[in-house]
Amino acid sequence: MKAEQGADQAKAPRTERGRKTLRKLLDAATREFADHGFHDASISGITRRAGVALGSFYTYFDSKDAIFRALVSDMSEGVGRAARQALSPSMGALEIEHAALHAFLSFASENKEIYRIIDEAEFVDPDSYRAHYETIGTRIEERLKAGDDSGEFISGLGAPEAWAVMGMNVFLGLRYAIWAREGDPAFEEIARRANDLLAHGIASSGD
Amino acid sequence: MKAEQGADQAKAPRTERGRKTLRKLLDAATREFADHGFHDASISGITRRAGVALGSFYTYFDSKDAIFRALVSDMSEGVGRAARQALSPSMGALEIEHAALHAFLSFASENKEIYRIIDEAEFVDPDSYRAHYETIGTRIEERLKAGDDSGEFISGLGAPEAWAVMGMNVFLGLRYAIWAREGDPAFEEIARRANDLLAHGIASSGD
DNA sequence: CTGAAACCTGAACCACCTTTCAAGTTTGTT
DNA sequence: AACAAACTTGAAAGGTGGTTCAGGTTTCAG
Repeated sequence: MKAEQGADQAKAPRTERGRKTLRKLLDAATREFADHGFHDASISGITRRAGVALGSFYTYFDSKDAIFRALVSDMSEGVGRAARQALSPSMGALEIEHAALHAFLSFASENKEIYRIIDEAEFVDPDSYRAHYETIGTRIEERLKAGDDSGEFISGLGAPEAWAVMGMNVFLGLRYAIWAREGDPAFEEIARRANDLLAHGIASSGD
Repeated sequence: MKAEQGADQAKAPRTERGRKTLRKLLDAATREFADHGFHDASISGITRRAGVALGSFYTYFDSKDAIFRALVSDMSEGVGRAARQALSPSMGALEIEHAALHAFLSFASENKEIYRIIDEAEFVDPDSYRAHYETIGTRIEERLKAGDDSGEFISGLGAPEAWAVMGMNVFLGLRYAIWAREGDPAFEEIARRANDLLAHGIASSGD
């Protein structure tokens, strides 16, 4: 449903030419929103980048909000898809968390504009923003429960632990993927250290 | 420096009347930005709430951006102050992390508008936003190092662990303070569970 | 008391941007 | 080939809201 709203929108193209124009608009909007943010982005900026007339925009979208929502839906799904591909059922529960974070760091690093847009959804389209994190949180919670069932994790894990893990991942992504600096540890090391923290905590053993 | 920029701004008042008007504008702006977000907030909305004429705004601030920046500086400091007050040097290293998270949850819960404004700084005033989290991250890193020195934490902790802890805290705040729901666990329980995770991790002991 | 600086006022200016629309062009079907 | 539907075009309508400004009022030091 979200996917269809996102891609098909209210005004689906019916010819090949129309599909191409729609795609050009979506690509151009991604760049325009990434460069200027929602409010400083302009529809004329989008159509200029797309190489189409201003009026054509309204053939495919009802408003600036509508195309932004369409982008957020698309991207939120893209993140989920990337995560799923990095995981395999044969992995151990801890290994899955390691792979998920590593995949997230790589994805964020290569799609920085996606993160700016999803973050701005907090203000432009709060429902989508919340849905995005609720969905990811639920998925992590399911993984924690599975690790509990298999005996790899302690029991009693739930939503608070899932949100803690999600927060860890998001902030490591913000700092080491989006705000990456010279001399930062490699993603491999970041993921390993976060995984160690998740597995054994930081209290010294003789505690 | 930040404090003076934030409070004194470019155009400091020189009379008692002026100081009162400035304060009315800052308070009104907090409410206006919290209710509408930066872009849908209007200067006339701010002056209407403050009960002063539109033109008076420009006696104290050069632009809409300027008053927003002033607010972000003020609030970022407010968060730091609240955190500092909750901590005492006599606490153990783990206990400090517990108290910090608990204080953060309470503060966020009682100052939701502050969090909306600081989050929106990511787009309106990226430098302040980044400075806000870099500062907090550094403070957490110092606490982790202190726990290492005292033998309460394992050694080798650094910035990645600090950002992981910060992310945990921020997302638990988002979910359980800002987006609080009927039936959620109390802050006390959230803080305890996060502290357990931080201390011992989630791998089952026979791992 | 007095004058200069500080402060206040709100109408008007102005730049910008979303959205509409009527007229023209292309596409695909019969 | 012929026609209707789909699509494109860009000028202009219509709003909005940040910012300016000239003139009036209040404050306070001397």
